Amino acid sequence: MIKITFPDGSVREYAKGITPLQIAESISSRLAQDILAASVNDAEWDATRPINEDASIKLFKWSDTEGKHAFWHSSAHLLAEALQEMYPGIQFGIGPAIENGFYYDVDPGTAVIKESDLPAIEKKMAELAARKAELVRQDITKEDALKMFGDRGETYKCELISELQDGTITTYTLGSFTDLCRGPHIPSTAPIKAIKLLSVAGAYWRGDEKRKQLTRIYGITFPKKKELDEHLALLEEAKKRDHRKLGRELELFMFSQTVGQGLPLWLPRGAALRDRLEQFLRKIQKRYDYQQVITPHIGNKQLYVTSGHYAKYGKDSFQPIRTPEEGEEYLLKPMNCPHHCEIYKAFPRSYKDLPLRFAEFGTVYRYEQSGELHGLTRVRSFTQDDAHLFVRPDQLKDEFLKVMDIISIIFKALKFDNFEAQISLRDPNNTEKYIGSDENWEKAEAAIVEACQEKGLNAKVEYGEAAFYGPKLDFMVKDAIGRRWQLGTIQVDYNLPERFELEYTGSDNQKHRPIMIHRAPFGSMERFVAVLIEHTGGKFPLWLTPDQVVVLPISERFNDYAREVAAELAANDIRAIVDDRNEKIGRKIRDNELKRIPYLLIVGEKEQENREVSVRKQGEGDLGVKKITTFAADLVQEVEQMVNNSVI
RNA sequence: GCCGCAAUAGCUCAGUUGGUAGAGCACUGCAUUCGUAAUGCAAAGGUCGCGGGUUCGACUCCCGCUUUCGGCUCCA
Repeated sequence: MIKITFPDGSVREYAKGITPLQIAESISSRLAQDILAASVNDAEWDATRPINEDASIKLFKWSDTEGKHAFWHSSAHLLAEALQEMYPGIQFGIGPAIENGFYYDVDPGTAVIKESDLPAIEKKMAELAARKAELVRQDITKEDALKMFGDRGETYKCELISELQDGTITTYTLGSFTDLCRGPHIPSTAPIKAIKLLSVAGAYWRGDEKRKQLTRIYGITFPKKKELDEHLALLEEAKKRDHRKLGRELELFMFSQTVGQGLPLWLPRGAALRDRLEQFLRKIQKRYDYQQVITPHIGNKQLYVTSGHYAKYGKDSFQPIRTPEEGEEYLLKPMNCPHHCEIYKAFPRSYKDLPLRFAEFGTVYRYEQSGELHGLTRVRSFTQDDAHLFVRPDQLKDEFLKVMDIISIIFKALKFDNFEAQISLRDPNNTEKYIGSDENWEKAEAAIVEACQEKGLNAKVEYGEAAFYGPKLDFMVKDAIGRRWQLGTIQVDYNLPERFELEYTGSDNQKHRPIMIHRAPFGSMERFVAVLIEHTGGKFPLWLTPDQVVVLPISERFNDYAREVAAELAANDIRAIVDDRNEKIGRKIRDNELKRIPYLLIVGEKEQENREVSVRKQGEGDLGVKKITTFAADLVQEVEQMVNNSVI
């Protein structure tokens, strides 16, 4: 007998060799039906795999992440089985479960799998799933595995096997398809009832662009058709919040083929919104003793040779601008830091001057790969809400904490609650690719980790993700369909102060090297606005939105009064427009609701007589009548409250 | 940059084995002067992304390019 401990701490005895599924049956047959996978002593475990020693177990259902994971992983095998039947000779790479669904990377040889082929593959999968075949686990020696996959000509699998430790290799067989796999899997394909293959894409083998590009097929499956339908409906809803679509509809920004790829043009409404975001940050930065600077959009090539960026990125950037002068070359600036370093250098600096904080909304130009461009989130010209802080080593942590405060103020003000924080540190096994002394790196990394702890920030630590010049803390926010984008960033830099030979005179009257912190709470104005659009669905906070109020005259007879109202609101710094089209009031309401204007003021005979407006709030309907002056005062107060609550 | 999809009026999209294009909305004009999510009528609007080829004839088939979209790689 063996002792099985359950998550609630209770212990029961079972015969040796019992499976999690049998344990579930011993509790209730209903539970047994729902079990997809398990963990045994925190190791992932098939529901049908025997347990031979005392263990603590967890049982996973569809409602558990681990359950979904096994379900989708098995679905990937089902996809592979279908592909194997439909495309003889197809080779398989890897096929894992992902956050929402699964994919399989395959090499179909000379065949091409297109999006239009997906329905047929789905059909085949459904057919195979209906056989309710079991997924059978088997231990296999390295030698046998190499022979088995080698005989089938599976070069990708053989490459994977050759890197595995003998004795740890397992395969799973589903119908006619046997795959190298660690598991765990669901007991059989029986619960896979709803299947949708979403897209095909290219993906380099092992993520290496120098190796062959395989065909990646993305899909998702569910135990119930209803859940699939709901998932697809959710994706449809998300598409409506796509910033590229809303950017056009709300007249915020555009692109022009003639201007060039990835070069956004901000329309009046978008520019106004962006400007308000900038003013908002300027105000905060002023409180934190930042000083605004302004630097040109180009810089002498030598500047970037000094910074080291030319050597690293020169070839893949916009190429130098030549002048009539022989040998003279300028680069569009890909970042603002070198310019700010020169400002630092312009005067002798004392330890009493530090920290120095130079801020600039600096537009930079980077030649991003064409395939990587994406709406406003990945562009070739963008404006960083940049600042460079020059600090003494003893000020590093404190200054880091202050930057975190600024980011926190902004995220709170714009209700970005679901951000993820990531600390990027050196790859401990490959320290030579980083610049700077071990001692400095260790200090800086420790400072970031401690700062996060002090702030109670739950940050994920990623090794090997640091920039070559220093560790960093990034804030990531998801877009409408779950893609992660880096917004705020704080980076410690020992490299540039070194390269630019920045100095300050210490209290000991000796020269010392300052540490530099790069930081951008928004990240870039472009990306931030993009994510903001997707988060709000275009319903921006009242203080930020382009048009706060639209006045809707009932008929043309009241156009003059409507304009008077708008003028009075404008006198109170309220952004109001008039919809004086010759349309019925119902039509005007509909159109302006769709434009997401927060307040609609309807004016007709009654309102004109009493100097009133009939107030309607976006999405909430009629709020009744108010005096113009009252409405204006209320709105001004609403905006002030928003700003005061967030900027303290 | 790579793999795959795509590109038709300002926008969203039809266009059925190749016979030189159509709708709704928007825009414009006229009528209407209206009370809380779409008033009616009319007119106008397209080098079917660009370039080449096949063909008597190409929006449609083929090739190249540009751009977009889904991914991959990259992201100072």
